[in-house]
Amino acid sequence: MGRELKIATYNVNSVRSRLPIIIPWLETNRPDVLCLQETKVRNEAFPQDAFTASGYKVFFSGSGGYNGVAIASCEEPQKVSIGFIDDGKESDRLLIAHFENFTIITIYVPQGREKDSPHFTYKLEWFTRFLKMLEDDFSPLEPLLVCGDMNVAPEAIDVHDPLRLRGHVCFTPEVWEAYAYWQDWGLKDVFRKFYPKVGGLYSFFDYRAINAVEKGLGWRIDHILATEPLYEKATAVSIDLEPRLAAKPSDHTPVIATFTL
DNA sequence: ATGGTGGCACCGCCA
Repeated sequence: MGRELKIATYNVNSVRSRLPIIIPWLETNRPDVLCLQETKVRNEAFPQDAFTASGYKVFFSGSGGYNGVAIASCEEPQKVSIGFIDDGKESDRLLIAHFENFTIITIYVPQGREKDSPHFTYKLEWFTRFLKMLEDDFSPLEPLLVCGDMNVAPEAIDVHDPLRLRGHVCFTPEVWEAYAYWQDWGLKDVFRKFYPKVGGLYSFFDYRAINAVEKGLGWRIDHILATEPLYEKATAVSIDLEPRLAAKPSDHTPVIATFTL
């Protein structure tokens, strides 16, 4: 048996507001790497000290207000890249950390807002651009993880009401198709290795709905994807509802995967 | 119920 690697992804909806939840969670769960999305803070104001005090290095890219991503890790990465490698754009939605035995990319895919809006077109283009980056800069044969809020529920069992929600920007054929190209390239959903054909397990519950968790009004849109060399080494996956049930919730909650390297 | 509310940066936008 090699060493265990624990990876988590969590859309926090403001890293500063969520610190009282994030830091105790980090200290209890001690993932090797935690990917954060929607940090909603510009780099100069990122609460770095809270992470270093817990024994984590933290790297972040955000311009404040919206979006923003971060990677906290026990080990120092060999290299960190911000944004799409080709032009550095979208720097508040994409962050790459290279470690000795693997590379991890955290992403916050555009939500899309409405099907007939430019935001939805932009979302589809984002999927294509990410695929191009995978093709240009990575190999499905290398150990790669892609973690984050992908704003896509891939299957009917990933939403609480597939009939009503069909056509939503996170649950619609155009997005499924764009996402399928990532799978075709070689990214596999670690969650489905352990829960094939299992529904009712979600990573997002709109906090505007009362008692959404208790009523099961969720979506599974936060994913940990792995190329084959890491997918085959995955040993467990879970969704931790505790942060979502805390008094001041984000609407997302952490997804955790473990690997034996 | 096709709404709601929280977060940030301003007096609306985004989810």
